[in-house]
Amino acid sequence: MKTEASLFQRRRPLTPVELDMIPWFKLLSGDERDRAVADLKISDAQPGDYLCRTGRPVTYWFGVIDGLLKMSADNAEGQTMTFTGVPPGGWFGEGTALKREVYRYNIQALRKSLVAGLHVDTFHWLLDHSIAFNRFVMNQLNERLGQFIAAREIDRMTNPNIRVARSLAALFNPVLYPGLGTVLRITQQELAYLVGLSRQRVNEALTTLAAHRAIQVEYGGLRVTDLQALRSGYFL
DNA sequence: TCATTAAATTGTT
DNA sequence: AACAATTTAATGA
Repeated sequence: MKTEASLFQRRRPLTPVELDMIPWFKLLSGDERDRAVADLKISDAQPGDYLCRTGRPVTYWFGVIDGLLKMSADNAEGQTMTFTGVPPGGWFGEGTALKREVYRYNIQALRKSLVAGLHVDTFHWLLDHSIAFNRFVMNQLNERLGQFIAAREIDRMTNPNIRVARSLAALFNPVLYPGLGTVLRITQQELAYLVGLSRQRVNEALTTLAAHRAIQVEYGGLRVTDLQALRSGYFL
């Protein structure tokens, strides 16, 4: 199994299309971009691969170019709690990278994904040189805090329909995942892993949500038509 | 480019 | 957990 240490041994330059998937890149000035591009590494992650584990030291700030990751932590009772999924355009680990601490959660690939990494040193260099980058990271931290709180609520909910709805709404957070439009490529199996329900139950929930015109289910993905309804879930 | 086949995903029991 | 139906991806002419 791949771990963080081996993840970026094979590096290659990012294509312009891939750079386009990095929301903070366009905020940088010319020389800052050069520095970022020089350090950015990219790698494939297979389903089940861990990008980082609780307790490991931080060496990279991670971002998803393509694919889907799961962020989770093991609580005291030994049970796994899923915080959120990380769709393309999502970056994470800034909290721990800032303090140069160890990871407080696990990040696992739900499907074959393309992951980018920025070394912590470069991360700090950007913080020291770019106001826009600072603003981005600050926003990121703030939104993530909101997500963690929301994740606790979601975890306590018993109604599966609402769990699925809220989890989906979290995935469509426009601040954390700006690259994401109205369509999300996620199979019902992947969503099931994410929310911790059976695929059947997720399928049923999606059908219900679709009946209320909050989403449209498509083959291998879905389209959000009413994000507000998903968040509130008043109709369930 | 099209037709055929394999693989993945969905909907249902 | 298992099934059939459907959709997509891959293959090769």
